[in-house]
Amino acid sequence: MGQTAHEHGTTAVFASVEKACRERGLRLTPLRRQVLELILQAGGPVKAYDLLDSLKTSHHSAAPPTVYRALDFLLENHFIHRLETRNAYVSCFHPEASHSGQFLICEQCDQVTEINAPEMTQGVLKAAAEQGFKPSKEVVEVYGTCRKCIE
Amino acid sequence: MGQTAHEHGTTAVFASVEKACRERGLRLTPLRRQVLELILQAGGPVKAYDLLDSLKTSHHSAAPPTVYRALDFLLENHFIHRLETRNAYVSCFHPEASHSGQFLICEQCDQVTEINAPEMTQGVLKAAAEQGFKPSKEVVEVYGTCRKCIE
DNA sequence: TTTAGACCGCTATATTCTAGCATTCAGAGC
DNA sequence: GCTCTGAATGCTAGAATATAGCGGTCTAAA
Ligand SMILES: [Zn+2]
Ligand SMILES: [Zn+2]
Ligand SMILES: [Zn+2]
Ligand SMILES: [Zn+2]
Repeated sequence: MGQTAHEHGTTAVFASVEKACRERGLRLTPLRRQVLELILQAGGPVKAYDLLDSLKTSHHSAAPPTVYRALDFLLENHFIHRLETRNAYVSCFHPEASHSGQFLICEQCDQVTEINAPEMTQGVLKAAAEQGFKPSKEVVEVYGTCRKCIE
Repeated sequence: MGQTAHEHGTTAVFASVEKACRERGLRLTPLRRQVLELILQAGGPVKAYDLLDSLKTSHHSAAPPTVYRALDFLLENHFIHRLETRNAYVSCFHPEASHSGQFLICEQCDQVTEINAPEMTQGVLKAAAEQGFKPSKEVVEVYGTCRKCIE
């Protein structure tokens, strides 16, 4: 049951993020809010410099640190994920629980789906345990062809 | 059974790569050979620009494309892997078989171990199948603490 | 109201990677 | 051997991604 934040409803995600900020005493400043909005609206992976360009239209003083600091905040608090293989950022569709993201990335249409695959996590844990390795974070990005593009 | 190319013996890896090149009609030119040597000697993840600096000492004309083209060759033919989360390159300890790499990365000592965890791959395949997604390549990089650093 | 820390504006710079074009070289066919 | 072709390399430039650092401003707590 993978889904994108877009399908999940950006308003719902937004509400969830706001709630989390209130509860954890985090400051969802206008800048951070706007960057999150832009990512949600995109409905897919967005590049930092594309965010910067968007920001600039309404925020003349925006510079790289403007965007990267907002992204850092959103990443640290697990409101978005970074796609390591693409240098891109996607919203998290269930920001309540802290987790590493697992992604299916279609090489045909570039659609990205965040999944929650416990078997995969179990496999990671088992393999790590055999090495005496204590995992703290897993990066899983699977490339291939999505259902739509197979048809 | 994780191991680094270093532990596996750089000469053995080298022999294996040379064999593969002969069989597949690939040209392991001096430049490519030297870059592979540098990666093997490093015994861990190496950055492209560190390779470039090393190359420059013996090869005055070396420039970024010099390194990146050699890396591309080694990557395409599965003689090395790229660590996506670190923009770094590591040698593959069994370059005979083509495969996506799976890595355990220690946050304390930066040691990287390539593992081969079928359960993990199975988990990926199962999760992908549920989405109707046909995987072609998986990127798995697990961060945590290695056995040595736990002690 | 003071104050410490978080946040932001701004400039500069670091880091990673690629485009493009000319030259050289290796191997295939003659 | 000679020629041709595609692969490999030399070289310059520049794109894309990310960070350092410093001073000013705002916020929330004491
Ligand atoms: Zn998520
Ligand atoms: Zn697709
Ligand atoms: Zn490998
Ligand atoms: Zn360690």
